[in-house]
Amino acid sequence: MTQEQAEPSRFEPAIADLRWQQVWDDQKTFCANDTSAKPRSYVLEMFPYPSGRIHIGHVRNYTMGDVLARYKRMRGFEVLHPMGWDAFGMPAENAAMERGVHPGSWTRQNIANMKAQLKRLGFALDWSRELATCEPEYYGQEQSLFLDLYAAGLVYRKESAVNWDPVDQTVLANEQVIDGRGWRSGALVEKRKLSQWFLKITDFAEELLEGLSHLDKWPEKVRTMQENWIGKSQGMQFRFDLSDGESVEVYTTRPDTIFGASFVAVAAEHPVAQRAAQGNAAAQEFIALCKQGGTTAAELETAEKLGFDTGITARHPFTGAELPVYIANFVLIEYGTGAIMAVPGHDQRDFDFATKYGLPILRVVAANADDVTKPFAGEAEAGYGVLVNSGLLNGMEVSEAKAAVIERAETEGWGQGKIVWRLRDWGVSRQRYWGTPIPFIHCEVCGVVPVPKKQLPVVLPEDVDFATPGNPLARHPTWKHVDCPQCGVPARRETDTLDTFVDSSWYFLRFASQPDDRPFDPAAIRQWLPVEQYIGGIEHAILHLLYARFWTRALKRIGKIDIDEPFASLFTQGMVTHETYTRVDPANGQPIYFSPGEVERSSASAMLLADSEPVDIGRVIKMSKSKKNVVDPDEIVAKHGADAIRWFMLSDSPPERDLPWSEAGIEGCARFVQRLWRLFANYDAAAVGEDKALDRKRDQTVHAVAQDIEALGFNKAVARIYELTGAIEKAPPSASRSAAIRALLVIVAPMMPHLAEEAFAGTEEGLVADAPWPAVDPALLVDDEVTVAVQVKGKLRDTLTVAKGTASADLERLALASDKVQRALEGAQVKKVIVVPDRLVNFVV
RNA sequence: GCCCCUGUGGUGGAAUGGUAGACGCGUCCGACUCAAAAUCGGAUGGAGAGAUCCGUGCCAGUUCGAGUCUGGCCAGGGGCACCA
Repeated sequence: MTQEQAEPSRFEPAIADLRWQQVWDDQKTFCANDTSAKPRSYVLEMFPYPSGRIHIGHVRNYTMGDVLARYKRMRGFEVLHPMGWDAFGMPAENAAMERGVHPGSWTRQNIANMKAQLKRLGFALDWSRELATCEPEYYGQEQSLFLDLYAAGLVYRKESAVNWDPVDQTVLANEQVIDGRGWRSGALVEKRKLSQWFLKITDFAEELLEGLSHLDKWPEKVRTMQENWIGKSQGMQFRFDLSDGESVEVYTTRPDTIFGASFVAVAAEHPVAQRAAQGNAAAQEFIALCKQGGTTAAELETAEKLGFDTGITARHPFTGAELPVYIANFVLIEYGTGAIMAVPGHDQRDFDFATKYGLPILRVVAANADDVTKPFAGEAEAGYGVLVNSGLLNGMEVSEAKAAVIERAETEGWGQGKIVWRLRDWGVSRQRYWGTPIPFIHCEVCGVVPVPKKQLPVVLPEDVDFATPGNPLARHPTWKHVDCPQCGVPARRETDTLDTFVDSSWYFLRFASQPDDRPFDPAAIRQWLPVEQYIGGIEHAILHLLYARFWTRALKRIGKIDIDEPFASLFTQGMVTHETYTRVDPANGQPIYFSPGEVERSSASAMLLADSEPVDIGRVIKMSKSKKNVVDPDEIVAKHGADAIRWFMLSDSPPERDLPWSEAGIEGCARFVQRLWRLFANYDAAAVGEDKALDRKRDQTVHAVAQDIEALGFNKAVARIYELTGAIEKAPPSASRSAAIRALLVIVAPMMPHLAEEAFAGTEEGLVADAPWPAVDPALLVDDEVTVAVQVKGKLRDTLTVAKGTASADLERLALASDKVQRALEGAQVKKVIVVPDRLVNFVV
């Protein structure tokens, strides 16, 4: 560099970012072409709820998807990478109640703000397909699909118990009930029976479960969680005849242990219990006690097994023994038949109960057939073995005995094999305003009547009042009053709205195709779906991801689409975390939290800017407003530019793990942006000379970064880019060096698109976003020299640098010649030599 | 209670059963500068003057060779849960 040369320029993100974002917009660079002949790739991140601000977690999520989408474009795919808004939900109504703004205007303002934030980050999104679930163009089509599912028998109404807040006059989700009280009103929540709309997800239990085994590009963890949630259990349902002349059906997964049954237990809500309680004050008291019991994990942990002997007995189907029938607090009315046969020897709960009430504990399964009288070691034995003390079952294996009992029960007509699911049908009714109106009309003459499709969408009224509690739709003076579409008499609209999870169960279809007159065009769905890569948070492992799978299968069953699964590959990214800064409040001993902006952090300590006194540095935890450990993406972008924050999101931590945010880290990223800028300025198209080692490094990096991006191993791709950068900086000018700079610029483009465009524009025509991924020479991917480890007894003693492919015998000879090896051998006799060509030589003595 | 994941320097993390700690951050030393910032060069697991020795949560095992595979513990995180 000569003295006359100008100061090296800085990359100015404040200017360059906006310039290139404008160019991409103007040229519609990232608009997906439905008629393209290229192979398709649909990259999708879970769409956000428009809370008002983009969170740093969103930035991480969308950056990952963006790198993949941009990379796929460079690889010659027609990429669909859309964005929209999961825009219905409670927070909008809360804002309406607290601040008097309309949920619609609040939501739309939030969308505008967040869209601007996303644009500022330079995401390669097809904004022409933007959708918001709160707009009639979207939810009207959802109503249409809901009617189709109704026509197919997959939607029904039934009475169901719900959490009812008597003050706010609304149904609450389970998550909104805290210690038995409404989270807003603080009122004691009541169980109320209401007519609710349900979707028949249980019809799909078997295929939703079976389908998991084909989702080999989904995290094991998510598949397991869904499997547990669906909860298939195989067993037998059978009948006990009772001493009062009635009978009771029980369900068991261990019919093999039937000879070990020493009592029968029913739930407090079970008809047998109700019968026993008639005119029996003690029984009534016990039932009331059972209903009081909480259902939190902690309460269940400590809850004692309690029972009430009804005096009724049940006749054992094999032995004819009369077993006592108890009302028991540990039997659930919702599962199975709400009644069980209790086998204390082989079920821990039954064991605890039998111990407390002095009931027989019988052994019917043992490790081997001789252990007939082996005592129990203070707990039930739930494991497998051989049947004993079980009449005709003696000597059978558990599985064999299960089959034998079921066969006998079916032959004799007192029971049958049965599969029971944990999965319940999906209740979708919400007594809320800000959701999709359920398109039905209640007519006194005709009953429940679907809204005719040509009257869709059923649009939410704008003039609603949030001043008083309850559902504004139900209170609205005119909205619900309509004539019955069938008979014409005055009737009433359904005033419940759909659970917002319905909105997110099919949005990925609407992105692929959004005609005005139908939910989607099946031909377009066929082209784009399934989503090739779906990325989002693990918190949706069950609800959203299960519902979306269900809708896809339901829509297939009614002939709307022809795919089974919506998301071919799923990736769940980790959270962004940050340390916390606290001081103990002397008044009450509670911690006071400070935000990163209020604190000056040095390498070992932190102090509060306000008083220059130290603060405690706490654990690195998920960013949350209450802990004040949040950083605002806008501030970061304003200070360091979009590329720096994108780079940070990709660096260091593997994407599935938590990413600790640090001020030093983002500054390092900003420095690297400038370092690349200076390096790109070195590009000299006229340079001559070959640098074989750098050519190798270049192609190896291009190849490895491609593989890393495809595997979403962004942290590894980042590390390789650092390595190549270092190698180029150290290399003297040559044609190879210029070629390497050019390749580096192109492969970094998906991650730092603004910097890359700015540098690319200085040397070439067109956009780097449209440039193809650099080709590699396969011959350059393999090194011609390798370093071979030399070990003695498995311990490293020396290394050899040899030509790749050096013969084993030569390697052995070279290794043996090493001083270090000779010293380590100390003249001992070599018994064996392990030679792995191009890798190592190991002398075993 | 059951199921799953994770455990590697000061720190985030690399490592098809084959040279543990790539790469980043931080720290230290140096260059440039009147000075600072920026930038550049070097060092950086521990012990030792060195040769070397010890090191991937702990204990065993398999193997010529284990961060990686197997068994058993410990710790942290997550999911499910009186599911019969």
